[in-house]
Amino acid sequence: MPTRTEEDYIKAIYKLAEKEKSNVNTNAIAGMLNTSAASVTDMLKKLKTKGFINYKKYKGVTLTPDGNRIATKLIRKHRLWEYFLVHKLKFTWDQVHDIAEELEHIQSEELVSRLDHFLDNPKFDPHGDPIPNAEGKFTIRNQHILSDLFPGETGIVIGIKESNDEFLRFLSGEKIKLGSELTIGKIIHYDQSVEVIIDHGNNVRLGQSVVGNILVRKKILNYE
Amino acid sequence: MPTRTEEDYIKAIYKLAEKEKSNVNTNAIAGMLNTSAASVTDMLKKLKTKGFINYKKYKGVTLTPDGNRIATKLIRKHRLWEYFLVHKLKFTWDQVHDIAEELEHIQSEELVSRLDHFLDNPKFDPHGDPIPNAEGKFTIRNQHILSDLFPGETGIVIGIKESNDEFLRFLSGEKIKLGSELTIGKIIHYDQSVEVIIDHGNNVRLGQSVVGNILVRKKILNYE
DNA sequence: AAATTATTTTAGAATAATCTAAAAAAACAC
DNA sequence: GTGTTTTTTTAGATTATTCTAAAATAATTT
Repeated sequence: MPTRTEEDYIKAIYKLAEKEKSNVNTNAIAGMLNTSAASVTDMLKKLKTKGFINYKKYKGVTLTPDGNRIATKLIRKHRLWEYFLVHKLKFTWDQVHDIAEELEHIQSEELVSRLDHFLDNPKFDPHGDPIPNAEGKFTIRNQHILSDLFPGETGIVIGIKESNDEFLRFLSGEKIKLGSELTIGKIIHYDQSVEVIIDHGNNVRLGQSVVGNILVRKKILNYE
Repeated sequence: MPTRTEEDYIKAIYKLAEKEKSNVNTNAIAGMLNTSAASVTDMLKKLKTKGFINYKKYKGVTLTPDGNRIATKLIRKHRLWEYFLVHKLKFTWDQVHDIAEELEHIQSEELVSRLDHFLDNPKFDPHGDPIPNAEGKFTIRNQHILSDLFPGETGIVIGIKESNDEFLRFLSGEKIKLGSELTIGKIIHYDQSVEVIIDHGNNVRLGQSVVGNILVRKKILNYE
């Protein structure tokens, strides 16, 4: 069994490996966990001897199958708890991350299984990210970045790419939430901004950093 | 803020102080937490400097108001989570203790408040123990008239029903006071009198006008 | 390819929590 | 009230995690 701290490192490596295609490097882990590169090196040696990572000095890391299994379980727990917090306790989606970060370390397998059942086996968390099942398999769905849609097309918000509280609050202010229907209007080429009609009502202009960060499924070609 | 380990010690002290009337001693804490007496001494020093306990070398400990507040919050969280596990996730009462032991350390006040509301503000956990409210008050007290206890049961004196000087002097003479532990012995049916063992020592016979006027809370041996 | 810059690792030390064994204090027994 | 037993504390060490500063390695620039 990994310790709680080891779990944090394993999860960080998993998340970084998702983004970058090559091996995960020390500084990236240090940055994600707000710690020093020296601490990361120490921990990498430990994780290696425990068999959770493949690691060669100066060459970065990848997760072993064991490490991957642990990371996937953490992701599963994190997202199930987020689902619980939003749909049962009525938190908003920008309030739940830190709490789920603690809850994901609760150990009981039985608890996770019963929680999953209690929530009716949800497949996606409140941010639209897929919840792996007990075997670690993710459901993949018809998912597009809003900026990939053409004028006239409508997308239903299913999540965001890069989550941060500030962005979530911005969306709240614009009345954009999970399930909102966003229709692409004119694209203004000189500054790359896009007109978006929100739920067939308000028409707002959003920059690339916004439309490039919202995940939708297309309303017409919907085969979820 | 206390660390997680400090929280465990504070809760252990709270629980021991409930049972014993005098100061809590080192070995009792070590026994409850499955650790060495030396470790306990180390921690007591730390808890003292942090202001959570009153402690003098060789003299045992009591909780300060701050320490008591922390313990009560832990009890509240523990019992709310147990309620959740049994009534929502359908665990049986004997499966939930260890999981609640982990969950009680999750920090967010907002989470506790929302969980409480989600569960419809339960007043007792699945084992029948009272759940303190957000202010730390155990609103409903485990309060019985001594005459309602069965032979073999023990009650801790918390007051009397009808106060008058003569009765108070009578109790003094029998060495019965607040905090005394009274165990019911034989009930003599022909005159409705009851044998009562006082503080596990003297055995006296008391009439209905006496046992019907003393308020106790039952001493619970299998606590949580 | 040499020099510079950036990244990663090592060395040595700090903090939190724990332990065993020995010493000190308190409680008990006769 | 002196001696013995029990309880508690101290002393000294260990493990996990972290840090800063210096050294080693890799990557980049010219």
